[in-house]
Amino acid sequence: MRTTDEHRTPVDDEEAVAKQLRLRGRVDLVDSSPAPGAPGTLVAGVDVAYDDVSGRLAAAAVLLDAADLRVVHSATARGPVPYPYRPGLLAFRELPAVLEALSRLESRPDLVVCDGYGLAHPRRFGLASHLGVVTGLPCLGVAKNPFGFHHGELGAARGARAPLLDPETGEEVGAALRTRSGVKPVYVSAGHRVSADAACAHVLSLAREYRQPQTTRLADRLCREALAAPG
DNA sequence: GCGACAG
DNA sequence: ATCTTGTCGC
Repeated sequence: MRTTDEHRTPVDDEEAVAKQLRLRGRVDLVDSSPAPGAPGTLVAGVDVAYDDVSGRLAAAAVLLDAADLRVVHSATARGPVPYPYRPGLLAFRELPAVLEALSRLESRPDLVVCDGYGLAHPRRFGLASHLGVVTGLPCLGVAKNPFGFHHGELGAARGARAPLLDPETGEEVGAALRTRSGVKPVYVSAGHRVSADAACAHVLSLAREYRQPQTTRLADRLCREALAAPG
């Protein structure tokens, strides 16, 4: 059926790329995300851990109050690794379990923070964009490496940023953002319903004492625990 | 052919 | 992603 087809894991890279090209038309780049740090706003962090030996993975979704960064609720999901790792196709590997974990949360988040890219992607449709389109939720991406993208020097102070550029086209796809003074920046990009500026503001609000947003740190810890847990 | 491109 | 202690420095 049509719906089953939409959510089926692609059989090969060609089909995966075609699916990205089809879905990317649904990305909303107009910001409708909540005000960063607003009390009562629920921000979800999602992450996935892998066990290459068993071929299984675990996803975690952690729900935080945006004002105090305290955990409101969390959920996990486990399953077989559905797709091999290919640069540019990460979403097909992580999305099924992430969606399952998100669906197990007691409340629908107002914003989702992903590990990886959104607009900063070869086809401008990274994990954060894909998750946003599928769920309809405001979504942004935070990555630890710039990979193929380039950026100029940025100041050493927390909050400093520089445009992240596609070296092929010169297109601005996100920002290198310093979340801790003197520490390597993180690489932020818009996913869905979140602008680049808002994405940076959200990340700064979520990363107050560590380089990574608290959403990412907690989700990372939880999915590792879920992967290691028996059963 | 080589380098390399989230996790 | 993951294998992984101690060590340097604020």
